[in-house]
Amino acid sequence: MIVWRWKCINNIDLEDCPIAIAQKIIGGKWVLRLLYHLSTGILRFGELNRKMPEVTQATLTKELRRLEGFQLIKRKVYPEVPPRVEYSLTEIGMKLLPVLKELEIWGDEYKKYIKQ
Amino acid sequence: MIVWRWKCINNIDLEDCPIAIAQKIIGGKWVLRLLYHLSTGILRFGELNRKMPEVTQATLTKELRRLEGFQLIKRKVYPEVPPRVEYSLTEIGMKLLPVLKELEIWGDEYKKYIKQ
DNA sequence: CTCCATACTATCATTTTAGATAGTACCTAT
DNA sequence: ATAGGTACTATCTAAAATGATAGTATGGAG
Repeated sequence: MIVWRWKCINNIDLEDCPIAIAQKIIGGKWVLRLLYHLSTGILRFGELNRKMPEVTQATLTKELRRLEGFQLIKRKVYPEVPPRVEYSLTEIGMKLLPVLKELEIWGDEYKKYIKQ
Repeated sequence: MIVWRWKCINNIDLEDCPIAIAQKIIGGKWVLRLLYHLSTGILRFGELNRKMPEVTQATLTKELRRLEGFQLIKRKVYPEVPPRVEYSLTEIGMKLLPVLKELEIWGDEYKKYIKQ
């Protein structure tokens, strides 16, 4: 049996706890899907929106700005008309992709487990 | 550069998408912390609550039941007085721990990245 | 009889998150 | 002059999540 050793079990300083940080960032309803769409490359706002039609423009904008604030996402504005804005992952954002991949694998296992 | 291949990018069937499933389950505000407290072993309700004093009893109960519903958590009731209820991870719940570990590592990297 | 411990449940209030809808700015093409 | 395309912003509303608080059940100890 594996004994798990964590950085901050029983630690009160949640600001500093890496797991609490991760939860705060990836807890949002759309984050994981946003990340995985962006994992395939740069996308414009409209493209993203079309890939996730259940999100409203307003919500998508807010979520993108939030993740930009956390520096997981880069936002590049082209001063053109009609406007063009491209979104992509930052370096630290990309480092979440392996975790996302594992989550996907787990999700798949979970599905099988539940179905029997 | 790694090309990421996912099960359901551009797939509309979100019910079936492992990432959408994962997001739904671990999206809750307390999930990750709950899991990692339980990763160290069986805990009683009160013990858990003492480890996470910012959660109210009501919320903790609801969250535990939700995760029990998803079968990540086992709930064992002892017919004693005063009551005793023990919580632990199920098999499929434990399979999330490696992912949690990676998230922790990422969180740590993130902290460093942000600080400079 | 009263109090204690434990793990709740029930209500109501508040906060957070997301959705619906409409409007804006700007240059280009017709 | 007008319409079109894009990425917004601004309000308002609705829904979901969480918090605060009080109450319940039970049997044993004193």
